[in-house]
Amino acid sequence: MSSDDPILLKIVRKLESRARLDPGDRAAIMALPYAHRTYEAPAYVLREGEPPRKQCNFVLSGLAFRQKLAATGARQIVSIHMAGDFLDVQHLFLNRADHSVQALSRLETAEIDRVALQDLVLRHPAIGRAMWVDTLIDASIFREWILNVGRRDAKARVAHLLCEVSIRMEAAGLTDGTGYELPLTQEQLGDAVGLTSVHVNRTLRVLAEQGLIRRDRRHVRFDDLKSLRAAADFSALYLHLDQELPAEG
Amino acid sequence: MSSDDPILLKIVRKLESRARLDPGDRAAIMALPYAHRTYEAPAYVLREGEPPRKQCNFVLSGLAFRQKLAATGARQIVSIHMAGDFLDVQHLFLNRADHSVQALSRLETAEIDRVALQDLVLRHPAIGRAMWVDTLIDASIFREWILNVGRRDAKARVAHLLCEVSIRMEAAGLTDGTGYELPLTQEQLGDAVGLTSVHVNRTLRVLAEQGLIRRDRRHVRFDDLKSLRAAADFSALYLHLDQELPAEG
DNA sequence: CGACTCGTTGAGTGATATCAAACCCGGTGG
DNA sequence: CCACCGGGTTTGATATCACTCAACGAGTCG
Repeated sequence: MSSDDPILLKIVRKLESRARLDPGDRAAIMALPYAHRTYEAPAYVLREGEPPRKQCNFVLSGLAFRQKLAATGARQIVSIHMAGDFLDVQHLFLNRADHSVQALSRLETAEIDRVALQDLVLRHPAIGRAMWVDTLIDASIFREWILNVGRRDAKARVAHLLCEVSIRMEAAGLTDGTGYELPLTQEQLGDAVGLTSVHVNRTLRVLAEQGLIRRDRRHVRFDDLKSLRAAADFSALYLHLDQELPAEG
Repeated sequence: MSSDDPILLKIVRKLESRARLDPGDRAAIMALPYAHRTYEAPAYVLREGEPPRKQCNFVLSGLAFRQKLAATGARQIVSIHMAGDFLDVQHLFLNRADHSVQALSRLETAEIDRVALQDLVLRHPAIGRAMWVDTLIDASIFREWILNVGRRDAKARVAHLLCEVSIRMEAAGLTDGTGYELPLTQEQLGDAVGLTSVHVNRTLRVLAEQGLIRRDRRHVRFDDLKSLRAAADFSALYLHLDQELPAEG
């Protein structure tokens, strides 16, 4: 927690990508107490129905996802998260979790006291603005997923998910640009796009046959993002990447 | 804009249902300049791709909806809004609209300057918290819609939408409790739940045959909300109605 | 080696879409 | 008053996309 703690610096950098901070804001963040925490693969970060935990997680590495269950037992993954995401903002001011959050791979986070984070956000307008932007982008992604699941066919759906994850990882500086590995099982992929794992399998085959992706058992790669985007009906508008430019108001 | 302006009082009451306000907060809201505005039925409040307008709308009466378009031209409605909702918070801190907002029926709003609203939210922690709660509930509803469209069959989907709208209207004090009229065409209903209008029609018939709803041409009513909820796999958890109780942290 | 998870493939089914026509009703204009 | 129109609803016939069920294969871990 020294003034150049690298983990807190990550948080500062993340928020600075969302809004302009002044030295006081930065100092407030750098003064935040936190703990390092690791979750192994299917561990729950938060369970639907529970009250939110006293600690909020900022992802340092690894992947996580949010999910909800239908009465039939069917699962729907509603978002995927990566380094630089705050996992608990969605419940920062709510009394009960409406969905679960789980680690997708080994997940490392910085745990920050919930009340301290609430105070930080409410007391520092610039930090508040940054967190607002982040949350509003999350909401925008939820909306796009409604469209994806509601109105696109299987091929476009899974292509869309591939595009989104890859572009977000790119924007978060998590890829080397040479391609990327999809860390989801086909079942999870299906749960994210509202399809069966069987149908996901067939859909991936079609995408591969059309040269839009390359596959090697567990791994999905692609270099021709442009074609994939076309097949996916993908427009990056909803990710609000332009937000990194200074906002005038 | 006098200190007992009834419209600003509505905003105060709305926010007070989300978080405790002190007299200073209330005064800040009551000092807000605003204009009264009316939109006729299919008018756009905001268009996808545009920068957000300089004014934000607080709904006084009528209904509105958010929608997105797929490349095929298919439309997806991603939420429905009613009196007491802020239509533009979803873009309050973003530079470009990722979806359109349209009036569903005659819509009356109070227009508030965007920057003034941003300031209000960032400078007054309690108001900020209230608005956060509101926005987080919106996000929770988006998530539930992903589940609805992704993992429920036609019958449950439309039943779920009926439940949600009716319960939200009830919670907003907009119904007399004797039932309620669905103000959507079957096509709009389909666009909201990811179905064809034809299939919505057949689904409504099934719901009626099973005694879950009653229909009279344009109007859908039901008195047995309990059975409908069961058919809809509906749990109100995601609406976070408990938020109205004092939150401890 | 056995057990397990994940991926792959085939055959058959089912839910929902598509296409097309009729209908109903409120509104409008002659 | 009637004729017509137009949006929305209803219905039928058919097509198709995605699901289900079931088996098998391939890699992994103990």
